[in-house]
Amino acid sequence: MPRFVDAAARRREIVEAVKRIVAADGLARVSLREVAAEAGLVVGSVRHYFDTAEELRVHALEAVADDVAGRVEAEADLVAQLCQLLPLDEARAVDLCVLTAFRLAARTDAALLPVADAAHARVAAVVGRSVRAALPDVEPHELVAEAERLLATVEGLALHALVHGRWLDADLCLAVVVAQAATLGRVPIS
Amino acid sequence: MPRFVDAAARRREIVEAVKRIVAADGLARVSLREVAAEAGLVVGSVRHYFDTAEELRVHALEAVADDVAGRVEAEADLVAQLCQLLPLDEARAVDLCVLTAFRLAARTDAALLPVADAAHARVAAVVGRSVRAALPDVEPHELVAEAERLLATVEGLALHALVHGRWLDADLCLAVVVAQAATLGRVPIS
DNA sequence: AGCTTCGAAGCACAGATGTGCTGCCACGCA
DNA sequence: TGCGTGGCAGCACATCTGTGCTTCGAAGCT
Repeated sequence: MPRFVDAAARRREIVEAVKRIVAADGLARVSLREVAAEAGLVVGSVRHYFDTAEELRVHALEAVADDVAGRVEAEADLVAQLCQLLPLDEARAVDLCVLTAFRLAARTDAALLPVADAAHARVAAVVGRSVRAALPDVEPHELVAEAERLLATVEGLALHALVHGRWLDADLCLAVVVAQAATLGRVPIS
Repeated sequence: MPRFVDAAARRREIVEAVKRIVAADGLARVSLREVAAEAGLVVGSVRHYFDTAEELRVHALEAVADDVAGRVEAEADLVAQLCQLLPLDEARAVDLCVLTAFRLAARTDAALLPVADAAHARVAAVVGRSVRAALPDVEPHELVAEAERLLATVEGLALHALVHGRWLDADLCLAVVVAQAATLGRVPIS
């Protein structure tokens, strides 16, 4: 091997550039040229690590999804897990905003969909385990509904905070999540 | 006036073409040429009604947002209002999917943002009134949190149903919304 | 009939994008 | 010392996009 270069680190740098672009200007601006410029490289160099533009997008989604899912899995408390899905600080805001953009794109992009589904499954599994621990005797059907009720609330909150951020500060986010978690098992599922 | 043409109807047809494209292939495919082809017209004709591409996008968002907000405002019952924000049938699925795509795009598109904000405000006002009716004596701060708790849940549900549709059928959506509505006022807001 | 006016259609051009391909250059082994 | 291989840079081309501008056609009023 000739010159020694940490390829994995380079790929991470490029993914970081993608994240900055999505956070600032949206997925539409993620082109090879924009990404290369943001990463301080040229198109040819980016393509040396990601053969096609689609490969770059898929890898970027995998990277953020893994970051977010990892943070959720690292928490033991249910509320703490859910808080990892809220844009309560700058890092989470960027990751969640990128993840949300990619997830919506996955609806119409066959290459992105399995990655988005897998990430969602990881998070849902963690939340499902916490709900099971909180409600040991609940039926499976009700467990799914209760987990979905929590997850949907948190992701709806995140969406609101990202799009209409001025009307939804971190305190309100937290209050809503705590209140929502307190309703666990308080209501029968039809 | 020479030839008689219903300009408003033509604009509606073009917006319908935009909706079909967004629902099928995402916002990225909404270009003048694609929209014209989908509407059975040519670029020049579409531009006769919408001078620029941005104007077309803004008007399409206005139209969908107005449809959805109108449907919510037409319902008297809180649960019925919330159900208008779920993709429980094909028409609502298309509208909500288009609306969600535009709302996320509004985060980084200054022309779209005020329209998205206004639509959100209309829906939030309706839900807020219903929450006020259900909890007449609650404090304003708690009312906002409770309304947001409901709205976030419903929009999170809608997002899940749109992206990961196979894991979330209409019955589960409905069950979650009913259960969520039943938690209104059952928990103190910190 | 003739003219005006609007709806529709179609160029043409500049800019951006993905991708195939070639050139360059430094390093480390022979 | 020579040289080949991996990392990097860039060109070239076809495609797609938005938009300015022109052209055509048909209807209705005078």
